[in-house]
Amino acid sequence: MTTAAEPGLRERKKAATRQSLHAAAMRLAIEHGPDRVTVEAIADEAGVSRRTFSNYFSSKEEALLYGDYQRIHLLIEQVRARPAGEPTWAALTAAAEQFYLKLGELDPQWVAQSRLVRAQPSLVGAQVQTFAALERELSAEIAARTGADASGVRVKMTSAAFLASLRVALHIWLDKPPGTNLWDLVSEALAEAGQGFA
Amino acid sequence: MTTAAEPGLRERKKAATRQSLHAAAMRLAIEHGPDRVTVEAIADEAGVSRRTFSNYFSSKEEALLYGDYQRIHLLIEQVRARPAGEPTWAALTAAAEQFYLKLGELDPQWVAQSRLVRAQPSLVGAQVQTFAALERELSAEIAARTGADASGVRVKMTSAAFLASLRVALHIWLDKPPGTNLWDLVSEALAEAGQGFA
DNA sequence: TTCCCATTGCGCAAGTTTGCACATTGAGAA
DNA sequence: TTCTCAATGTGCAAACTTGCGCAATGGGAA
Repeated sequence: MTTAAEPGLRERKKAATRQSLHAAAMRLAIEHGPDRVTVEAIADEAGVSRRTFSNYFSSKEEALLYGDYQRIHLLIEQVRARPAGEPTWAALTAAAEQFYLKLGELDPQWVAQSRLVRAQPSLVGAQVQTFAALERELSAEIAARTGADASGVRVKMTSAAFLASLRVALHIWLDKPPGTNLWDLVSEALAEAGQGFA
Repeated sequence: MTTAAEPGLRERKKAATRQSLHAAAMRLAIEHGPDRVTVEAIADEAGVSRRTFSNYFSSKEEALLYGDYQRIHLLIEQVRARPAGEPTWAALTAAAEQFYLKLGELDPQWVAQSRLVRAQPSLVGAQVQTFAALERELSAEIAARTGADASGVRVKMTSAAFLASLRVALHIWLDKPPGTNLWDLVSEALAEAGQGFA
């Protein structure tokens, strides 16, 4: 099993269904409010059964945050594109900068809408889960870059600190008035972690 | 509303019910295996209705991990006992050391049992939630110590990094053979975060 | 091409969570 | 002491999650 080769019809259909469910969830959340969405409504909107929804996402929260998951996942993959000799933290920071600056160019209206959805209190729990799920993957990526053991304290702490920076910055950002620059906050958080807390 | 004054009968009864539910959950988990426990069984064992269980815990996982929650919560409260002039990270590290060394004196059989329960894969998600819930409280504590804004990047990152250290160390510890010293791992993780990742 | 089987979608049932309405009970006011 | 009210425990119903088994289908072997 290769890590990322040709998609194959099967995989593509699966990805399409997942994406379709996520899109349906966002659409309904924006239209009726994040907590007035039922799994049934999402499944109907996407044209699948309730059971199938649960085959893809374990909750509506997860479906809503799938966009965030994809984005951070993409960021982690971009770490691989950094020069091999670059120190780990520098590579992570550089990838994040490149990533968030590009994010700033998005449609402001979409940002505003997704802000409203993501600021929903019922979603913060799932947010944490999302970031935690990515910690394993980032650890693997860092281990691959450095040749270190992926389950060692150093690698896991680096991974946790990096994702904690993104998470903390995101939560603060969601509390700030619209228009606040997310990258500034991420940058500040990364600087704190880079410098150390002692 | 004082932070921690006299309990009052009402509060004490509530705390007793919560503790009783947690104890019942642990008892059943140890006896029948962590994933063969139903909410109904826990509620019965504790002598309350299923509905009441849900008033205290949002899932059986949460009930099982309530012990961990209490312990870390206690650790956070001990931070308040550190000298006022002590730098934040030093205070956190010292409180953690004092705490985990005392933990080492526990009944080895109990440690072994709770290890088995807590190593359950279905619990890692709830573990993450538990630590996330404590992040707010720790932020408040740190803010109170330093006079800084509890929602600022510096405070929130310190809080996140400290709890991430405990969490990462705990997860690595659960994967290691029994008898491994938890404090060694926590100490190493705290040192990494203290020193910084840049 | 044809066949095989692993994957996927789904219905169903059991278990779990959550909002609502009502009864009970302590803590504080009168 | 007695009264009042907000907090708490409960039953009930609706919504959500999850394991199991079956049918359909696409990818790869023969």
